[in-house]
Amino acid sequence: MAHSSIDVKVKFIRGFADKTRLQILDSIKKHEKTVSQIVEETNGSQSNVSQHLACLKGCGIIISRQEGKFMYYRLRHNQIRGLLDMFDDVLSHVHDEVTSCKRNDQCFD
Amino acid sequence: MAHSSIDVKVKFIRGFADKTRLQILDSIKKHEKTVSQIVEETNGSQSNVSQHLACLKGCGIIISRQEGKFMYYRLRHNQIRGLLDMFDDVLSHVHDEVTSCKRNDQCFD
DNA sequence: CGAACGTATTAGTAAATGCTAATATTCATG
DNA sequence: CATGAATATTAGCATTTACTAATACGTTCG
Repeated sequence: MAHSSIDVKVKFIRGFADKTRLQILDSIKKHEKTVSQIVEETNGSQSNVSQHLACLKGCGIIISRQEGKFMYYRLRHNQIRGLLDMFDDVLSHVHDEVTSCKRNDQCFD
Repeated sequence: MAHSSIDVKVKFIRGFADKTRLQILDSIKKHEKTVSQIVEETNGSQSNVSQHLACLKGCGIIISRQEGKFMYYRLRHNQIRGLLDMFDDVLSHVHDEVTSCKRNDQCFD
């Protein structure tokens, strides 16, 4: 409901905060793919992938285009690619710290 | 348990995917703060802020240093600041799209 | 048209997440 | 060493989230 700037930011970032969605993004990072291609590459279920695609789209991370009965999905623009690259970049510096989180509740271990 | 590269990535990104945590990060973005300062600035509860700080720390996003009975928290390094800036940057291009997400289930509306 | 294919949506459920309230810990100081 | 201040931890609960299975929708083509 409330769409303050920070709420939008949270929503946007959450788009990336899921394993399946990251796999999807990885799959379409280089070039657009159809749903079935993504399903195959990520070894996911059609339904699940479709839902995550809708989510990513709603978060402004990807866009789609229809061609006959196929739907092609791709990153919304190059900045998104840049963001994905930056994640990897920063992670290469923090990896160990993230891995060795002590608390086993909270903190999504 | 499993700490494959992508799991670590998800965990790391989730660190940013929460309103309270983003507020905390914003609060300490410029310089380190004590827990009570953060609590005050974010209008959160002590317990809640403390838990989120632990989460952020476990995600490798912030670090802490003790000084007497105070705990100072700050961003782990400048790359994190860069990432935060990049979020804002990309968002300025996608804001409308994110705001107008059609689906009201899933997709964290 | 109707069957087949590709995709989207819905409902239901189990698990993860974030919050509050209460309690514990740690340090400084009288 | 007892008290208070700053922070951390725990337990319990309500909500959110991601998944599966089933079903609906839209397009192509015989």
